[in-house]
Amino acid sequence: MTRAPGTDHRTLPRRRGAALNSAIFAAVRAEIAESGYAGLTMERVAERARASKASLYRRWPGRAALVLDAAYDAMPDYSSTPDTGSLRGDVLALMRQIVLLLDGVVGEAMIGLLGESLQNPDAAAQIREFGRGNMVRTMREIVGRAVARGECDAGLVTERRLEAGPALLRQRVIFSGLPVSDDYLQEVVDDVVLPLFGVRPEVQPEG
Amino acid sequence: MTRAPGTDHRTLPRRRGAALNSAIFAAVRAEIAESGYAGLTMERVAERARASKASLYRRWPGRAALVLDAAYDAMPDYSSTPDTGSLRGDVLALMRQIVLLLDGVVGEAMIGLLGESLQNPDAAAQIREFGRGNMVRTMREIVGRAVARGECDAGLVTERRLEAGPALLRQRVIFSGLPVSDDYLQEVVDDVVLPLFGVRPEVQPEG
DNA sequence: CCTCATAGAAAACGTTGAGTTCTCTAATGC
DNA sequence: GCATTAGAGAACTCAACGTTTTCTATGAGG
Repeated sequence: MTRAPGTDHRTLPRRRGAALNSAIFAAVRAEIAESGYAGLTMERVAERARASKASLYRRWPGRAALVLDAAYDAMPDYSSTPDTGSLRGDVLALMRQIVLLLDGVVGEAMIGLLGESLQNPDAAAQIREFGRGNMVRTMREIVGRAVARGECDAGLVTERRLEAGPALLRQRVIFSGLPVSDDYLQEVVDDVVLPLFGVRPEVQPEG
Repeated sequence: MTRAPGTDHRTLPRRRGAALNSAIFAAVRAEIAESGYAGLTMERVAERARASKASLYRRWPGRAALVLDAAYDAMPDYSSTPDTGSLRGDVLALMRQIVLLLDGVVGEAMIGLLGESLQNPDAAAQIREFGRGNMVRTMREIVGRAVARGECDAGLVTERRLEAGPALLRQRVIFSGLPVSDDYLQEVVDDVVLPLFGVRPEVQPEG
């Protein structure tokens, strides 16, 4: 805030390139954690990162692109799908991973960006790639394993069925805004996902 | 724009109450049709409606509330569920109704508002009510009729199953941003909705 | 080690739109 | 007819965007 008197800012050490990038990303995430996506401004990011707005705009055309990169930067690799040995266990594990991700700063950023893309069709294309497909792709692997195990019939696997679970989860997050309970996930799996793939929801000792 | 010289604006006729409201709503919809939700500003709405910003702010606290009311004002009553005699026909009819709605100005407004609610959790609650539940409520009626006809078993009707079709449709609209094809709707119905309610998708001559 | 092009920090600026406040007056209720 | 309410238009403040300018640290080439 108040700088020591006599210090000329232009004589301070300066970061460049990757180091500066990281500092900016960290500032973005801190701002989101503190004020949410709506409260994030370029000016405050710059101030927090002790960077100049000019530096921000040299790198990114606007807020959405900046947040997008900052989110990618902090994105864990959730394409790792634990093989629990049953379709039920696998789907639950995947959904829990995603709920966990959405419950943090990255999730807040993703949801804010989705909002952005809904209001501004221009910026939409790039944003929508983010986080799409991933979940369905993983579902495809998981169900593929179930087919290989003989747990379900290959003829039942269609694009819409693979999307059903993810769609219910996303809808819950988007429309309720509340954290998703584990009960909800189990209902989705037992009432929808397993029936769609012809798997009887045999009672299991928690996946 | 340029008014006839000599006309004093304060001597023009004035609208009040409902008449003014309608004019404002019409202006909101015209602006959305012209510039989309993102391009809508209070100033242009006021100008277009030949109203003052003060009048807008006396009625609504902000842009979101205004658009919300304008959308409600133009909202058709899609709770009327045509009874086509089959679950497949009923669900398809409902989905087609909704796709049609979303493809117009009201849809644009709804999507923009959803975007708003994702960025600004404060304004979210009221906005999220809008358009939620309606579709699931109608699904409940439709499936109820199918149960009454003996077309499907009452034991299969759960909340998550009722939500599955709507969730897939919403996800499509939200994440692709493109108009939803009728083929997609049929896939949703035949691959997901009917199987979930234990109805065999007997080939039908178009619902 | 010196020189120079690059890129960064800070600050100032122009612009836009939000939301408020003011004045004057038409509409409306009594 | 008279008083009250509410609207039109304009001026205003404020916040944030995005740009431009000035000065200088950084890092590369010679």
